[in-house]
Amino acid sequence: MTAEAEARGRILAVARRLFFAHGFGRVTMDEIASELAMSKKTLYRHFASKEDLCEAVIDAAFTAIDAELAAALDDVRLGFEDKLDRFMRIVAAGYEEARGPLLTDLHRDAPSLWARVDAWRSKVVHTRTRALFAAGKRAGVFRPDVPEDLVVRLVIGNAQNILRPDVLAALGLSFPEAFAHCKAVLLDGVRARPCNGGRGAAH
Amino acid sequence: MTAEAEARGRILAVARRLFFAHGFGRVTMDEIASELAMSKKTLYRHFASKEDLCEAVIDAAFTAIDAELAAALDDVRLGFEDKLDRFMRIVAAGYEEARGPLLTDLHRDAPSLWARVDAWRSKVVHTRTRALFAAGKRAGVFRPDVPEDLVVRLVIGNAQNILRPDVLAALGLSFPEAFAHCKAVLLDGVRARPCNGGRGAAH
DNA sequence: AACTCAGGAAACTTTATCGGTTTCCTCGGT
DNA sequence: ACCGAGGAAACCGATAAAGTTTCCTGAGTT
Repeated sequence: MTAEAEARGRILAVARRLFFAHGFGRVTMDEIASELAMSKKTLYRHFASKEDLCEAVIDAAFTAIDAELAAALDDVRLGFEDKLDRFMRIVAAGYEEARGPLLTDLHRDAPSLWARVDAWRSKVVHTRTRALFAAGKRAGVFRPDVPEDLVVRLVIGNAQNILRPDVLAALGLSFPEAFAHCKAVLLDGVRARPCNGGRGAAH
Repeated sequence: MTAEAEARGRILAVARRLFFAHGFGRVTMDEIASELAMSKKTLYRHFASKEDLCEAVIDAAFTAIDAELAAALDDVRLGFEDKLDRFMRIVAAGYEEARGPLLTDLHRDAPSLWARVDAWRSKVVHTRTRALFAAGKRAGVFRPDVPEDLVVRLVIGNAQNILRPDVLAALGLSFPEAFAHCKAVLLDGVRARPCNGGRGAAH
């Protein structure tokens, strides 16, 4: 790896963290440069503009998510429930990419970048998760009366909204505990089962 | 009602819509005054500052939501499922209050207002929804192994993320259809039931 | 008619912000 | 010594917006 590629990689990592946490307009190039202990001049030698930097961040992030989801989907050793498990984990880990301040900001400040994220989301996260549920339906594992697209949004929304450090802290749950609960409710709902022995234990 | 109270009410209504849709920092007093066909001078005669206006908006909004949730919770003619139904509808209608650009903005630009919203959310939405689930658990209607606080977040998150005009349009579903699906998944999950005739119909 | 007050439109004041550019300087390599 | 990379920070230009004030009009009252 060349020095330039290494520097570029560091820039992307810092920019990714800041943009996804705080949005596009709220993160200054001064701030990014400062955190990298780098002058703005150098930063601009790697990326021609703030938008160029953000675009590179978006592309890198979603390319990685796509690879992870594809690997899970194609893993023949996994059943549907395990695949769902993997999907939720991937989405929870990448939650900041699919929601949050960056999208809100881009919608206003850089519409073309917003469109880019939206396209990636649609192409990667929704499409692969939908494929999982469609296959599960055909295999008779998932109920046939609920549209896949809606379930996709439930999966993604629940993973994002709950499997986050701040929410886990508020709930007083560990990640594995919360994860198990989310999955249980997603698979079997909140209705009590009078004949279901597997759920008798008091929480 | 006096002319002042009437004007004040109009201001609150417009400010509420704009703040909740676009956030605090992105909505200017010029914009609010313009939409009201009012001069900024007059606007400032009713509210001393932008923050004062936003604070009044927040308080009015959550007071209304609280009243609605309390009415649903205390309605002895409703069973748990109907109460859940009502809660989801109230939350979906008020989704912009509980999430969205306003919160993100306030966290940064007006921390004391952010804390105010957070306190209201905790006090009103979470507390009443949690009471519903706790009662449902005691009555044996809801499963005992999932913490109420987590379910509360699932209910609220699902209502907010899906029961919105843009998402409904993308899904090609009407509000009643999407609502029914969300409720079905929340109550009974996505797992197929081999012996459940009530779900045999293809979507 | 003259005066007063309310209130709209818009100019004004003040302050702050930030993307992108340039200057000054130091250090390492040749 | 010279050159180039790069950090710190000043600079430039443009923009934005909260809050204040001016100019003007219309309605009501005396």
